[in-house]
Amino acid sequence: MTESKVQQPFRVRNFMAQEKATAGARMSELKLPSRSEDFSEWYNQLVLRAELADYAPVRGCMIVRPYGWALWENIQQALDRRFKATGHVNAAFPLLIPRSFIEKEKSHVAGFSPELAVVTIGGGEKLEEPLVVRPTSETIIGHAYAKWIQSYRDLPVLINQWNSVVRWELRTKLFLRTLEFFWQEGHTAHATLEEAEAETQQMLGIYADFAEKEAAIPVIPGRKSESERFAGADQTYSIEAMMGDGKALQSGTSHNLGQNFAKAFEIRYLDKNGVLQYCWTTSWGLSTRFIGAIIMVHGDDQGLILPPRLAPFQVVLVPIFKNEEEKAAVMERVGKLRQELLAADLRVKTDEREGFSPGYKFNDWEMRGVPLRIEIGPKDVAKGTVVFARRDKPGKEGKSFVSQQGLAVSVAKALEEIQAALYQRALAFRNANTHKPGDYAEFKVAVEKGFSISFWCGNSQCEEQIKAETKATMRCIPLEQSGGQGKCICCGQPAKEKALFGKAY
RNA sequence: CGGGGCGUAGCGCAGCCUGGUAGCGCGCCUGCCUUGGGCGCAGGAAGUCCCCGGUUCAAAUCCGGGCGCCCCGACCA
Repeated sequence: MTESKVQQPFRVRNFMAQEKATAGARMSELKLPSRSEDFSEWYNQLVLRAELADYAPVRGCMIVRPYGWALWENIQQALDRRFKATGHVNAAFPLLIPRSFIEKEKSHVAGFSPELAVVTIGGGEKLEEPLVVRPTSETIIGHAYAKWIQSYRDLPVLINQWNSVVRWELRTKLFLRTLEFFWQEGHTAHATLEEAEAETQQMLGIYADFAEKEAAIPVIPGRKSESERFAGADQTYSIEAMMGDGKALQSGTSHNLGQNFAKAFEIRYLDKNGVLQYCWTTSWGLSTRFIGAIIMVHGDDQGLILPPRLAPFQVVLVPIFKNEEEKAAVMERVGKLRQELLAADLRVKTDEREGFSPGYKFNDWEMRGVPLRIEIGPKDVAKGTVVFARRDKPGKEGKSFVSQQGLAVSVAKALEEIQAALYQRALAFRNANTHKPGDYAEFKVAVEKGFSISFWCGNSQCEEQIKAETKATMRCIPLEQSGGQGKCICCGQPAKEKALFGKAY
């Protein structure tokens, strides 16, 4: 058996190896590169060291480790709740799609064919018709909807599926862009354009609500330009978030597919007047890329910082003791407090590992982003207190003595404060790095390290020019407009809408 | 696809120029000792030196070919 060479799970740079000889150098190896010094490397090492994910033997593929998957499960629950509350149901459609399906919708095939993985052999035999590994499921679902929908009474159809898809990307990065990624894709069919448009916007709103309330990430919902539109959509909407380096990340999308797929797959219904009509369809998705957003929005130089509402562990209990006698007393108290917290539906982890110093554990859980750490030593047992250490406030500033009385209430309160503080910090950062340039020169400065909001004439030539000259792209036309009229930031022609520009992942 | 870098223990690397016993740090295992911000000591396990071929008495090292990974660019949800 030949062992395939895998990318290095732990790449500590050469320049660090040089410091190794000196006494203090070991610390620098344990630390992440700082965000300001090398944001990209900070991200790579954080993902590995927080044990969210690891590289797979195939280029561009990712192993989601249990801690990362637990985070994803919490994301799934928060979204699934919202989908169900708006009348959607889950189902599962196949991984393999006949290649001819992809080819039925003109712009869909044009958009996706360069990045398809195709199966040509099955059971040792060359296949009559190659099968593509789904890059998204509009086609195979469209085929099913054509069979299921006959009458206006069958509408709307509101189905979602949780799955993974494959797109053969050239340049990959853990969570942000991998060959295979996990997501949910919702697919709906409606009787009218208006209903389809309402659905598209409703789901965009759900993504925005999820991002802000659960992940503490402020987002800008908006409409995509023609060039950034999904292959096969009449209209694409997205939520855009600002990462810690000032770049934009599209964090969820919602598409109004018009009648494009309905016509390609003959999805039709008989209306009340007995007239055969094509359906109006939508699709919307949010992927594990969102985990990348959480990392890049909230993380600091110590590691990950998870929003309490999504964190796999909201609280970690770290016992501290010197000898067996102290250990017995401390562990007994830790066990009791743990039960109290569990009874209050808090997600709690007790770090019982032997042979690791408390200091090591502090750093370890900070790397993993647990929002609240509770330290309990012999002094606390004696005094009836514990030490809270808030992850969002490093060092002594985030530490406080808290009574063991009513601990579950104090913890819940602290978690809410952390959740709110993370959102406020992210919002303040985005505001500080979002500018409203008065001319093109100011625009260029603004998109160097953040967002620009300015009038845009709607002409794709300006979009192209801006991209060529600044590397910034139009992220979206925000739904929320201040109104009025102005001049295009690029060409100076009259413009009615303001657009969001920034460098993007 | 173009340019650059790299493949040696689980990880980070040295050794290669000048061919001859495969090494260091971290991690891992055992024991002792420690524990309120990344403890310490002692012992131990662990290698297809990416693959194939060539040169040579002898190849991690020299030569030829292949494969893979990373970074930058191009392309792109």
